[in-house]
Amino acid sequence: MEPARIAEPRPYHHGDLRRALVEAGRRLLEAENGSDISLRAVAREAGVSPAAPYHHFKDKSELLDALAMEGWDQLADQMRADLALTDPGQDRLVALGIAYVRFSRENPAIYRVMFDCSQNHEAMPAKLREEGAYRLVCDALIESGLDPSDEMGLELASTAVWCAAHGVAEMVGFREFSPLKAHLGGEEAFLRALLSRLTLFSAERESPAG
Amino acid sequence: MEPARIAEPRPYHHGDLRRALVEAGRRLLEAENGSDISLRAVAREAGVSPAAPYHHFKDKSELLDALAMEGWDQLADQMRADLALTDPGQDRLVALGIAYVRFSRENPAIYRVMFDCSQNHEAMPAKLREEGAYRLVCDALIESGLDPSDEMGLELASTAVWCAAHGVAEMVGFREFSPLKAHLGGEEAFLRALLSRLTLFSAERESPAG
DNA sequence: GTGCTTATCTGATCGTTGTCAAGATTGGCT
DNA sequence: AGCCAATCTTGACAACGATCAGATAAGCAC
Repeated sequence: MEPARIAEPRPYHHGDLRRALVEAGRRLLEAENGSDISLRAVAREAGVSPAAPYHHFKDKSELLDALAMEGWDQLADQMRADLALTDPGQDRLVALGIAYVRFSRENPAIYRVMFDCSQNHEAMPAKLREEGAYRLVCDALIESGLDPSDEMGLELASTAVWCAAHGVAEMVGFREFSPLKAHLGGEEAFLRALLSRLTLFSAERESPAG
Repeated sequence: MEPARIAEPRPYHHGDLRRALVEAGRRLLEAENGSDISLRAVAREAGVSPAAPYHHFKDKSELLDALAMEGWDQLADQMRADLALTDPGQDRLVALGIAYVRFSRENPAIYRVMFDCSQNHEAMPAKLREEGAYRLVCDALIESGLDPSDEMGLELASTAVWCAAHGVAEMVGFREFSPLKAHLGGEEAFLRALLSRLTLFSAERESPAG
């Protein structure tokens, strides 16, 4: 009920409103559960008039795009960090999947923004493809034995892995699987069982449909 | 710009407005691409005032629930039909997956409503579980060699399959995979390759994490 | 410093949405 | 016939995304 958070009376010109809006958006996304963030609420949170964001973003969806980009960065960071903690013997692909799903569970709202955003733009952001989570998956696939020169094989495998991770993220994020989880020994084991079942790739497997 | 579709001037009391609203909603979902159907638009399409739906549905989301239920029925029907056309030698699990993904591509808006709806209600609708698509998947898993008495194994496997199908549905529904599709010989082969990679279940496989 | 240009922010406004309360209309029961 | 409860309409409210004219300030020429 308080009028947002305008502690110090800003000067008329906000130093870097674009940045402030993105941060306000992130704050709201973390607070809300529904991910249906309102542009006006973001402006309010940043202590600025409802029309101000339109000088930094063409659209509401452009603000969401910016938030999504931050999300992809954060996801890649977390995946890298989790990968660094993985024992050499363990399946690195599964570790990546777990990190992915965990991110989606801990940041459900921003995850949905990320995915919805990538639905609007038909192509995957180049950055994501070259140095983001996608690249990590490809590397792990090569490490697990896939032929690095077989572009199509890699593309198919990475797509499959990504589909699996996204499917698990969306299905597990909300559904009740209590008995199954208990039987497997908890959340982590549940995810591990799911993901290892879904990422059984053998390099010598033929890919074209038969 | 025409005032909806009120061909014959309805009597004040609409015979079965609830049914009419659901059908209007379906019509709009098929026409729109975004699935962000508006309750007012549904009422308009049904030729009725914006507040009329509130006598049949508590909420907008309750109308969407009804639409989702219809969607689940339609999906199960299509999966059954596709299964009937599958050769005995072919992988029935993959056939089900293809039917699932195809449904999501041909009815993207209603598919999203179905999934969003099931996100709100934590539990899977009992009907879906007992006689719907979920049951078909379980049957196919048993047919492919899973132990029918191993409830947890079945639950895990069916969950994995569902995750895979949903992941493929959402990833493939919009993204550009042209070179990969061309290399594999078209859309159907692409889906088949993806799904058969993701549904490699062997009955003798241990399920707990290790 | 003064004056001009340009980027930024405000305020008001439009059309739309979900939702509700109050009143009109009607089918069914007595 | 007369009433009741269900149904539909009207009118309203707050909140939303978006746009526009105008206020404000920063940067730069001189």
